[in-house]
Amino acid sequence: MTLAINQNPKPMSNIRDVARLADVSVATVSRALSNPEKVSPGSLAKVHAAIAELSYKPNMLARNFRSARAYAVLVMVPDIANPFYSLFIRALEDRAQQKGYAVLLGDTRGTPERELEYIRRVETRLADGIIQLRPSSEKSQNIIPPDVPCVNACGCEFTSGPAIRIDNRKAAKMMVDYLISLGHKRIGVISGLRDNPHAIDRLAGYKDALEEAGIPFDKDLIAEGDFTMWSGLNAAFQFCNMDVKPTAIFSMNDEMAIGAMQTLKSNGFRIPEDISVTGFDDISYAKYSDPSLTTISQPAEEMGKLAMDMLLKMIEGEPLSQRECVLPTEFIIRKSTAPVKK
Amino acid sequence: MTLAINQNPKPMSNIRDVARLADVSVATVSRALSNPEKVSPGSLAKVHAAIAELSYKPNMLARNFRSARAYAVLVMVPDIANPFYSLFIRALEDRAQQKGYAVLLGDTRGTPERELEYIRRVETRLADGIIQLRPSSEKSQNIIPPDVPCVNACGCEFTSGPAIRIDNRKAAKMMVDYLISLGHKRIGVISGLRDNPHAIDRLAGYKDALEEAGIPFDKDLIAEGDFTMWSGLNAAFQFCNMDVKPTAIFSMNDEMAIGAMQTLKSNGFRIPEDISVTGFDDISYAKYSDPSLTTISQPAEEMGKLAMDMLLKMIEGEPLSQRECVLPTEFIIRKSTAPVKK
DNA sequence: TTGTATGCGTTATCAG
DNA sequence: CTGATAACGCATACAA
Repeated sequence: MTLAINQNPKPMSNIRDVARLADVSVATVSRALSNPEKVSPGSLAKVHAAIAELSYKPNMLARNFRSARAYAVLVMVPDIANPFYSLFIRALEDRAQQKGYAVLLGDTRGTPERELEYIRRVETRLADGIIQLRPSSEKSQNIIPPDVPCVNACGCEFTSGPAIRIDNRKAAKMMVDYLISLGHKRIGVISGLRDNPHAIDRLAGYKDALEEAGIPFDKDLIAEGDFTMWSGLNAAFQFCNMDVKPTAIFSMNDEMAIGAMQTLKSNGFRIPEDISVTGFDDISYAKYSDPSLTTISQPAEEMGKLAMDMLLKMIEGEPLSQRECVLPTEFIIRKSTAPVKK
Repeated sequence: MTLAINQNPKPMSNIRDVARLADVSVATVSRALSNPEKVSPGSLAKVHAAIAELSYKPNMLARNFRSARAYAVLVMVPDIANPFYSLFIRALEDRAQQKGYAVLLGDTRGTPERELEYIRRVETRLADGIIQLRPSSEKSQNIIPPDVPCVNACGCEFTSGPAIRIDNRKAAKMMVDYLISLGHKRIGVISGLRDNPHAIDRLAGYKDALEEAGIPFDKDLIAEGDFTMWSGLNAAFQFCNMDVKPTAIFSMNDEMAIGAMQTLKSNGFRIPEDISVTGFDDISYAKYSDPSLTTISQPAEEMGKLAMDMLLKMIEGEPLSQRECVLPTEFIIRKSTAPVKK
C-alpha cells in the first residue's frame, strides 16, 4: 500500500466521460447544457447525475474556440485609479457578468500605443468588442478598426460611432448659469487639456452661458489642467495672482476643484464667502471635501449599463434601436458656492 | 461593375492560408511565430511577407484551447470603486500585460456568492489563476479550491496560502506610538468591521502600543465602521458625545478618517488643535483633505507587481522562493496631527 | 428526441 | 530545418 500524496490529482473529465457514464451521446450532453429544453427529462437527469458524479466542469476554452466567441468584452480606460472611471467600470462589469460575458481590463495610461496593444486583443479574438471610456473626437476615434464592435461609454458631441453620453455642453452651461444667477460675472475656468473632448464641450457651455448673460469672454480666465488634483492645485495659483480676481471658479471636474480649493484656502481665500468653486462628476469625495462641492452628477451606473447592453447587441448581431443615447445629469448644490460679495 | 459596399468584408485568413501563400507548411508558420529561432531566415521572410499580405491575425482562442491555457488572470476585488484597490489593480494589470496575460475583473461586491461565480471561471479554464484582494483569514480563505493557483495581494497575519502583505500590526503600532509621543493618552479608534482581518491586525497594533506605554485599554474608545467615508462620519459622533473626549483618533483607513473629520469639524472641533486624526493607506485624497492627513502609505505598486509575479510563477509551475512576502510601509506626517493641548 | 460524424485553428510529435 | 498529421473538447448539421 503506497501513500497517496495527491488524492485524485485531477479527474479532468471531459464531455465524453460524461456521455459514457450517462449512457448517452456527447451531442446529448452538449445539448443538455446549452439547450436543455431540447432534451428528454430522462436523459437530462442521467446527464446531470453523471456531471455531479464526475464533478465535470465544461472547458470554456473549447466552447469559446468552437463557437468563435470569447464571451469577453474589453474595457479600455485611461486610468483605472481615477474614481470617475471606477464607477463606470463597476457598472459595466456588473452588467457583463449578468449577461455571461467577462470583462477584460485595459488600462491605457492614456497612450495610443497601449490602446493598440489592447485593440489587438479583439483582433486576435480574445475579446468580442470594446467599451471605450476615453472621450474621443473624430480624429482619435478611428484608431479602432471599423470592423470591431465598440461603444463609447462617456462620449462627447463629436464622438463618432455608437455612444452613451451626457450633454456636457448643456450641463456646463447650467452650472455657469447658476453662478451668474448668484451675481458672479468674473468666472474663472479650470479646464482639462485644451484638446480633450470633454474640455471642449464644457468650455462651449461656459461660453454659451456668458454670451447669454452678455458677459464678454476673457481668455485670461481660462487655466489649463489635466483633470488631476495636482493640476487643479497649480492652476488655481493663476487666479490668486491676478489683479482683478475672479469671484467664482468653474472647474471641469471635481478633482481639480478639490486641488484648487487647497490652493485658494492656503492663500487666504474663504470658500464660498470670498470665492465660489464648482466641480463636475460628483465623485464620492465631492460630498466630503471642505467645503462640500457644488457639482454635476453623471448617471454613471445607468450609462455603464446602457453602454454594455448596446455593445452586446452589436456583438450578437441584433439591430440597434439608436446609435447614440444622451442621458440627463443632476445638478447638485452644496456648500462651495454662494452669492457674490457686495 | 457592381458597387462594393463592403470592401473586403473579412478575409479571416488562418494559418493554412499563410502557409499556402508562403509556400511552406503550417508547422513552419506556427514555429515562425512562436520559435522564430528554429526556422531558416529564408522561410521566416516568406512567412512574414505572407502574414503582412493577408494581414493575418492568429486566432488566440485556438491557441489557448490547444495549449490549455487562458493566459488570463482573475482579479477578485471587493469593490473596484474603492481607491485603495484601484491602485493595486492598476499595478496588477500593468504587470500582467507585460507578461502576456490578460486581467479578468471580478468585482465581488463583498459577497461570497459572487466570489463563487468568479472562482468558477478558473474551474472552467477561462482564467489560469486568481489574485485575491479581499483580506482573508483561515476560515474565509478556503472558499477557493486548493488546486486553483491563488495569491492574496493584500493579506494579513492570518492569511493562509501565498500572499503579499504589509505588517499591519506593526504599522498600526507605529502610528499609535507616534500619537502617544505627542502626548495623547486617550486615543479613539475607528475600526473596520470587527471580523475584518485588517481591522483585527491593526487593532492588535493599537493595543500593543497602549500596553507598551502603560495606557489601559478602554473598549468604549473603539467605534466600528466599515471602511467607507460614510461610516467614518457616523462613527465620529460616538466621540463627540463622550464625557471625556479622546484627544486623538486612529482611523483604520483614510476614507473613514476623512468622513470623521467632517463630523468633528462641524461639531466645533479644530483639527489638529483640539483633536488629532490619523488615517491608513495614503489614498490620493489624503494629501488634499483639510487638514491633510497623517497616514501610513502602503507600497501598492510594488505589492501588485510582486503578487502578479508570484501567481504567474505558480501558474507556470516554477518553484516559489517564498510563499509570503512582507513589505515595508511608509509613515507620512501631515497636518492632521499635533501635540496634545495642555 | 437522439446519435454519428465532421471540423473549428492551432501546436506538437515524429519522421524525413 | 521542414512537412505531414494527430490530437485538443466541444457544437452542430444531418441522418435516423
